[in-house]
Formats: sequence, C-alpha cells, structure tokens
Amino acid sequence: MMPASETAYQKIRAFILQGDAVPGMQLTEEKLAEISGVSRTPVRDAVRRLENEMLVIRSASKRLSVADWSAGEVDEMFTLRAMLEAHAAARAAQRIDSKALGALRAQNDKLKIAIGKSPPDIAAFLQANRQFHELILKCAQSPRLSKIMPALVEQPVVRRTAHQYSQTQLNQSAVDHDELIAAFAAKDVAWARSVMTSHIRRAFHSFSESAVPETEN
Amino acid sequence: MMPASETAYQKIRAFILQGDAVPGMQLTEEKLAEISGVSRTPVRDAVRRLENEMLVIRSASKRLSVADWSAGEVDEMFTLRAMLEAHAAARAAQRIDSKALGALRAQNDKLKIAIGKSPPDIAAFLQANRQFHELILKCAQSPRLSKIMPALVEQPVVRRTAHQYSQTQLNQSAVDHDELIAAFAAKDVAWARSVMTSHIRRAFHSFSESAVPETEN
DNA sequence: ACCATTCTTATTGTATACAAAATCAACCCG
DNA sequence: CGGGTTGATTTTGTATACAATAAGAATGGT
Repeated sequence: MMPASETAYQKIRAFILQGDAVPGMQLTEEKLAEISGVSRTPVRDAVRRLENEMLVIRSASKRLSVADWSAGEVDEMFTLRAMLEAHAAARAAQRIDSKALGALRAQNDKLKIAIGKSPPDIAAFLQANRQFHELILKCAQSPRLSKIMPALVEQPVVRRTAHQYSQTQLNQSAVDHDELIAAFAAKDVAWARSVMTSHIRRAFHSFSESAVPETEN
Repeated sequence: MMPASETAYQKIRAFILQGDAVPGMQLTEEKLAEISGVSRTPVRDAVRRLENEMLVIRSASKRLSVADWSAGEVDEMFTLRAMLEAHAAARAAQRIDSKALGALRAQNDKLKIAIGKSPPDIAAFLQANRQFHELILKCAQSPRLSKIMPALVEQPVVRRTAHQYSQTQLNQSAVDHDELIAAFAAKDVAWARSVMTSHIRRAFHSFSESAVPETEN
C-alpha cells in the first residue's frame, strides 16, 4: 500500500497535468483531499512538493492555485532547463560507463519503437523521453541537479492543451538522442553539452509554435 | 505573532547553520519540535522547506539528518550557483531601473562600512552581501530562479566552522559589487554575467582554501 | 451609489491521539 | 559463534477536532 501522501501527490499532479485543472484556478486543501481520497494532512505534504515543482502556487494569503505562467516565464524556464540539462550532459559525459551507455541505447530504442508506430504512440514517446533524460541526470551524479530539475521539466505541459507533435519533431528527438549517446561514448564534454542545448532549445521553439496564444486580461 | 511553522523553520535553520548541529547527525521530528517549541505538525512543514534547500536530508526510510556534502558536491554547488547567478545578473542588467540601481549602491555602501571597521563586522558583511545578491535576483524577475537559488546559497556555511575572511577578500567583494553596478548601469549583459561569474568562483576558491579538509571514513 | 465597518463564512494553521512502519535488542536455533 | 526471527521501542504517517485568520456578504452612514 502506497503512503497516503504519495497517493495525494500523484492524484493532484495528474489532476493538474492531465486533468480538468485550469491554470490559475483556485484550490483548497479540502477539495484536494476529496480528489485524492485522503485527509488534509497528507494533502499538505503533497502540496508542499508540488509547490516546489511550481505546479501549485501559494498566494500571499496562503491560498493555493494551479500555476499559470506567462509566455515570458515559459521562455525563461526553457532557458534555465537548457543550461542545467546541458551541464548535466557535460558531467554525464565525464562519468558515464559502458553499462549506463547500454541503458541509454536501450531507452532510445524504446523511444524509436513508440514513434515508429502509426499513429505514433505519444504517451510512450513522452515516457521514454523522460526516462532517457532521467538516466542522463543519474549519470551526472549531482544530487543538487536532481533536486532542481523536476521544477523545470513538466512545467510547459500545463498549457499544452493543443500541443501536437509532428512526425519530423519526433524523429529529430531520436536523432538528437543518438548524437548524445555518441558524444557520451566519446566522452566529449563540449559535444554533449552543445547537443543537449540544441535539443532543449529546439523543443522550446516547437512548443512555442504550437502553444495556445496568451489571452490578455 | 509569527506562524508556528515559520518559527520552526527559522529555529531549525539556525540550529543547522549556526547551532550545534553536526553534519550527518540524525534528527527526529520530536527533537526538532522541542527545539522550536511547537508541535510536530508545523515542524513537518518546516522540514519540507529545509529539505528543498537541502539543508536536511531524508533517508530512504524517511529518517531525517543534517546535510553533509563532500568536497566534490560543494564544488558542484558553486558551479551551479555561478551559472545561475550569472544568468540572474544578465537578466538584471536588461531590466534594472535607476531606483533599483540606487538601492544596490546603498546596499554596497552598507557592506563597505561593515568591512571598514576594525575588526571588520563579519556578520554585517554577510548580511549586506546576501541582501545585495537578493536585490539582483529581484531585478532578474524570474520566479523560478528565485525559487531555485535558496537551495544553493547557504549550503557551504554548514561546513564553514573554521572559515576566516581576510581583509583582501572582503575588499575584493566590495570592488566586485561596484563593477557589477557599473555593468548594470551600462546595461551591459555580457559584462554583468562575467563579473558575477568571477565573483562567485573567487568566493568558491577562497572558501575551499579555508575549509576544513575532509576526513575519510 | 460608494466607501468603510461589522458580521458571517470559508480556509488555512496547529495540536493531539492513534496507526503504521522501521530500528534495535534479545533471543533461539543451527 | 552466526544468522535469522520475534518482540519491544522509537519514529514517522494519518485523521480529526479545534483555533486563528482571511475572504466575502451584509449593513449603515455619507
């Protein structure tokens, strides 16, 4: 049996990322407790975690709401993510061993299978992609980086409603990953860093293009 | 009256940073509740926050301990901090206005007074220095950066026991700050970035030199 | 109609009691 | 002795009741 606080964390997170949550919408601990089927105590724990991932925002008067970021803030988020993931890739290039390299290849094979289907299996792609990046983070062996990254990765998804992935974008991801693996195999720090930077920044632009435009109010 | 969770946060933080806490030492919620004079509930809130700042570590079995970082991890921490503070400085250079510039100058004046005394007032120096950097972070207008930075700034202090500041180091800080202000005034992004990078990295090396060597066990 | 003020209600904060889980020690059996 | 197992104890997890505070509604004066 999973701890109640973990249940709450996952349920609330899913509610925000895939559920009916609307950016900016107000949340109360009571409602969240209802959603996750536990009491307020573990909900509070879960909320603290989500607050750190900045999926949930606490106003000055301590009220909670679903995060809502401006285009400029999403931009900044991708910039930070690019910096930090590039740094992680650089560290990983120095530290990676053949076993981890194999795991990375296997993970990218899964990703290729997911995008090879017709229609492409987007959910499987996203999962494989996430795990690929998590593997790199693990190779970077930086507890701090591991702590910080979660606050940067899932953010844009909140606004993703209308986001579509083209076959070209999906294929490019696999190609980028292959090149990253090559850089790791060569233990070429600068190469790994720059491939990762391009990889994230490309993702940013393809995200911005398909994102819903901001409504001014 | 301050909320109990805030009291707990400050007391526990002080206990770790300036108190009798030893790196690696085990903590129980009960003991922390005793230290801060409140019940376990607000302590748990406080601990979550400290966990994010990575001053407190939670083991696999959910037990708490005072953070203890290897030299390599402190190194990585400074590298990340240099990257992110440099980024903050770059953003600040683009966004700063004359009012904020004035505040920055005033803050650095305070710092100069603190280090001008004999003996120098280290506590006042540290506080002025922290506030100076916080002002820059504010000018950077990046909620995410503001969220991430706290996890990187106070860390080294945990091991600082024997840390001494030389007059030369103190003076150099004031000089760096003056140059940063000049870069801001000129709105020169690249200049601001590189001055900040040097500033942090110098702090790192002067810290490492005076830090207590690691005991192997 | 508008602003301020009080009263009401909704929401978060805290303490406490109890449940679940993990650690440690004593013990038994091989 | 050593390894594993039970039982006692410590520690964390959860629910619930109540307190404190903030938001919203109603009221009254101008």
